[in-house]
Amino acid sequence: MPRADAARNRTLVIDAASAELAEHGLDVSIARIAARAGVAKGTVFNHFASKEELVAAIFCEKLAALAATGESLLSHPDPLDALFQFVTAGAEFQANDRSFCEAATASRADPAIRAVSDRLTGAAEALADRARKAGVLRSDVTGHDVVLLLSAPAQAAAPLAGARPDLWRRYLHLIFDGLRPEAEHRLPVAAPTNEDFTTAATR
Amino acid sequence: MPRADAARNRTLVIDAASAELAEHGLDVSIARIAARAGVAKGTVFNHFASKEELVAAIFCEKLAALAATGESLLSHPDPLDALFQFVTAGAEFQANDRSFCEAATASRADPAIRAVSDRLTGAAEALADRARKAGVLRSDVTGHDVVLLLSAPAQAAAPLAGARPDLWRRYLHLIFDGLRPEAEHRLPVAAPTNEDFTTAATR
DNA sequence: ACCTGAACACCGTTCAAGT
DNA sequence: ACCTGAACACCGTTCAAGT
Repeated sequence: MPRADAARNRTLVIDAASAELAEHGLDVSIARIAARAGVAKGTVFNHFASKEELVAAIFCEKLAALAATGESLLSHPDPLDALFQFVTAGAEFQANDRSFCEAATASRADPAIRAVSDRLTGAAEALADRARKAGVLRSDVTGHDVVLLLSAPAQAAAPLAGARPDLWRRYLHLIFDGLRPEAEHRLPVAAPTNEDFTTAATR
Repeated sequence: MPRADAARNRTLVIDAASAELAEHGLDVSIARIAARAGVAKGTVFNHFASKEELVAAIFCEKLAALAATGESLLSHPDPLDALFQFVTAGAEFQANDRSFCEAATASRADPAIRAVSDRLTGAAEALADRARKAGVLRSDVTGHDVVLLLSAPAQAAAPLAGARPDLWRRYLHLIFDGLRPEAEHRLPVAAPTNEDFTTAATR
């Protein structure tokens, strides 16, 4: 049973860190986060063992929100539009959060992230299946592919993020066009498997 | 006229930094680079005003090599294959260099980088023009688009870089398929212009 | 049980002292 | 003219002292 002020401080730290990470990326200092939260630096480490763990917890929260979006889109009537809305939500998330992309590359070790990541992949797989069966998605693209490609539009548009804040939409469309059945050409490398993620995590 | 040992130290630092950056990304310490080069930490700052400037110089060198590859591919007989070899070279560069992707997002300010970046875009534009006229590239994709998309495959494959070092090729093919004429659908946002890069640099 | 701020080892950067 | 290493302000992290 946590103390009342401890619970309050925890959410204060999470909220402050979430905002600072989105604005300034992974490089924000703990001092800055603590100041924004109105607590001492040491308090942050009382709730999270390291900066990495704090970042992971926030990344996890944001991933869960995206997974929920994907799951709710499964009841959307149009399979193509459902898949497109899902990738739009994912790409937008990354375009608006400077730390999201960086955190996605790192922190594959945390089991909580693995769990929510599996949920996200499950939703993507289901959306991809529906689209494939409706004949609007090429046959060789998997849920893992869709999830991994979510980082691409924001990354491509990143150098111009200041001047053209909506440029990521251009690259999302361009990449999405490559997933259509009429764009299909043989791929030289197999899709990633669950085992690939496991071995990538344990090294 | 630089002193002999100074010229030698400069290349020692550049070579050491180039290798360390490729292996460990932007986070490598100057101490580590200096140790690998066999010089004192202070010597690094004698040749480069800051870590940022050192990174920019190395990024510039690598960009120039890629631009040269693009220019030489202009004499390749097959327009489609020339463009594909160019994007493969660019994507491979990033897949094998942990700092390349990160540096591409930052350091738009350096005028030397602007110059070589223009060269790279010029080569991409010429390759894209040829492919478009040959009817193997969709009509609405520009040289700027091609260059910005070079970061995408390595970024998408990054979480599995340890387990699947060649996965970036899958996403390169997938993205390239979106550039084919038969994949073309209307894009919601205009292509970037030279002015966009200028305004992005000066803020 | 949790908060706090001083302390530690590290980082990028500066600079006086050497040659 | 350039190299060097000690010094500085900062960072993430630890922990004794408080409540």
